[in-house]
Amino acid sequence: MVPLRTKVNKRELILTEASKLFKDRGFGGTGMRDIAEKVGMEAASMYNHIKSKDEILELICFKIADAYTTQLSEIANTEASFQDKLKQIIKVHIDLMIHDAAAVSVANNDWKYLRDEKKEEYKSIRKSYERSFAFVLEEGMKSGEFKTMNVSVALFTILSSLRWIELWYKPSRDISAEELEEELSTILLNGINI
Amino acid sequence: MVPLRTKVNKRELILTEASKLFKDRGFGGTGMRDIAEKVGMEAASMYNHIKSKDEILELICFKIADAYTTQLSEIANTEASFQDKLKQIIKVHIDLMIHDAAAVSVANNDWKYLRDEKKEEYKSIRKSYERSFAFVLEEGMKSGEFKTMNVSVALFTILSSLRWIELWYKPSRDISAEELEEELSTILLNGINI
DNA sequence: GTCTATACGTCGATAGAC
DNA sequence: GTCTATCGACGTATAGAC
Repeated sequence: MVPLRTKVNKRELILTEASKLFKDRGFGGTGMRDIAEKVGMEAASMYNHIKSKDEILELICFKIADAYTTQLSEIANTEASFQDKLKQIIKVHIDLMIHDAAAVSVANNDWKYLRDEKKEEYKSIRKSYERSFAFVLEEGMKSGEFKTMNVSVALFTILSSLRWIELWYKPSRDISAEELEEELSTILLNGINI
Repeated sequence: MVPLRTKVNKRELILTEASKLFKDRGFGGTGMRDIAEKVGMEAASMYNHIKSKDEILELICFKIADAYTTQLSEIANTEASFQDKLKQIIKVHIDLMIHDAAAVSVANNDWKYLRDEKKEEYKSIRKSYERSFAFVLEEGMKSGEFKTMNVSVALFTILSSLRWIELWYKPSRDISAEELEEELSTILLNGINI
């Protein structure tokens, strides 16, 4: 007898369906009744599994934020070359986006709907992620692997260029995650010029 | 006596303030009363200048979409090299973003709140813009100026990498539009590797 | 744990005086 | 053209029967 199991699954089902709806219609454009319909229960019943609509958004955003920060710190602590570290970071972004596209999209676009307190926490986690990423770029420049340039410009260009996948990638695309990583690494490391 | 003049100005003031609010809090997170407060009138009074909240969003989104498509078609019709065309497109994106940051941000993020009919129209304009841009990349590859690669990947990587400026740029940043263009062109054309 | 019924606030938008 | 007052719809969330 595993009574808790059912509760966990319903809860995750709510988060999954909410992620998809938030991605398509935005947090403000999605109602509790919309989510409930997808889950297969009445809106009121969902409150047995989650505390509020705000909590749903928080769980989605921080799950993704944690995934990124955990994996980045693992990469940063290896002995690989900076170029390899960058390639691995690119791979993490692509894999997370392909594996959990809806949630990543929500974290990237709807975090501004977080309650003030949680919004500040989210921004702080993101800033810390950016600092760690910037450190890899900075050290890579010092070591001579990367061109010396404005670190912020390089950082945000890379971060931003990785975000389009969330809008574009579908399993039906005739390109694999590996090919995507390969092409993106080439563009960012060597540019599109011959 | 220029009675229409006043009306036009109030209308544009509403659009300006709405752009800023939509950018910060999202379309769904912004109320007519919020906009009215910034404009300096009651919510009801705004309906003398605009038809509805939806119309505000439409005017913002299509103003930006038109600006992009107009300028792209001018660039595409010149005789410059493909590398120069790409540099000019990058410049257009940066200039528009710096000149009209809030509206660009709204067009990029809140277009999904457009009414269905307008949303389809917006998506169609954007798709046509992407096709023209892709054509420049494709011809540049054929001519040997650019590496031969997946055109969609190159296109969206470039488009997406230009979007972070909307989140980051402030007039107080100690980097000029020209430097930004220079650095971004370098990264996208030649990569960050030495 | 799920339902029906509903409380209660906020939303966009309108009516009508001035 | 701006205001006050208010409508009606819809939002999240709760109460209480089963």
